[in-house]
Amino acid sequence: MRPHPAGAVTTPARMLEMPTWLISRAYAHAHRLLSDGFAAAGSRGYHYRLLGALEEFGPASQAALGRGTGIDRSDVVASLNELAGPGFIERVPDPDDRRRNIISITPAGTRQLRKLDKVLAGIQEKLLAPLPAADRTEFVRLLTRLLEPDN
Amino acid sequence: MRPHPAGAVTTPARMLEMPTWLISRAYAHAHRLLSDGFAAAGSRGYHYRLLGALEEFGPASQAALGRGTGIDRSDVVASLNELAGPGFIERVPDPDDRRRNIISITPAGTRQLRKLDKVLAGIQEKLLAPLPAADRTEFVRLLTRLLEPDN
DNA sequence: GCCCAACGTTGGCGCAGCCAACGACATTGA
DNA sequence: TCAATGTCGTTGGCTGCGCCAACGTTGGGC
Repeated sequence: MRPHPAGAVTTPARMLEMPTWLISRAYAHAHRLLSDGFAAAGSRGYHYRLLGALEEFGPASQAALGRGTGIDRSDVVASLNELAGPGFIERVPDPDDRRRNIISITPAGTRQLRKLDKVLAGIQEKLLAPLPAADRTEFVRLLTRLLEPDN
Repeated sequence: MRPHPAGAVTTPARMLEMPTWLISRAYAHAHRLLSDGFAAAGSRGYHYRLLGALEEFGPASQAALGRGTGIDRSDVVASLNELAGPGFIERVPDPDDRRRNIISITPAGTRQLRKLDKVLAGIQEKLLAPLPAADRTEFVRLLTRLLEPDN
């Protein structure tokens, strides 16, 4: 193979130390692990967030779920539809407020959540593998601090 | 306003300390800053990556650019089209290999790149604001290390 | 009773990442 | 030499995640 026109092209040096770049690479890496793992379990990120919120806080309206998980109302609708298909959640109209649905997690949903929890735990491990144990806590601390202002 | 069905819903606790979650939040935060800043300058992430690679490595084929920047060949095509519109890059067929185009950055492209560089510098500042100076280097170090295995 | 706000839902957009397929061309190996 | 293999640019399509606008329905404040 002949050399490329002007030699090899690699990641531009101007980016290699930029936090935004590093974060976006780290995200890409994590997201790949995540979506592979979730896909293998037949779910995706939104599903996990919603099931997690439902288990932790009990039945809630779609709007409350959206606010709590940071998922847009319209995306909550779609995701809950997907979760309702396999019977992971139940949608019941709120008799006290006919605008609302009350969403609850089903036993099957809880089982799915457990499954996803396991997948996720494995992924944290894989992701942090390059960091010695001491650095991992520090890493989490720094990230948490970075995000503190916007809660 | 009446209370929600089962009290307030917030981010599920199971996520709050998961690296994958923190990284995805950090990315969301950074991405918002980035795409706002880039949009104000009439560009987006792919444009910056491509212009940066072109300036650093000189003229290159589209395939080489794609490999170097991690952008898919098909997306390189579209992005270069967008960059060619305002005249930020030039596309010339390679006389030595008629499969290839040779892409070069134009003076206007270099000016645009400078503009984006400035935007970006400001964003790093904004992003790292919550971290004391000492922590910033550590943060970059940890992220770099985390990504080392996959280069 | 009016007006405004919240609710669920539909439909649409953007960015980033990826994959499959195509015709054109180049390189390799029998 | 010529067929196979592989690369290049390009088209078109898909997913995840994050948004926004609009609509009809319903509830609460005045």
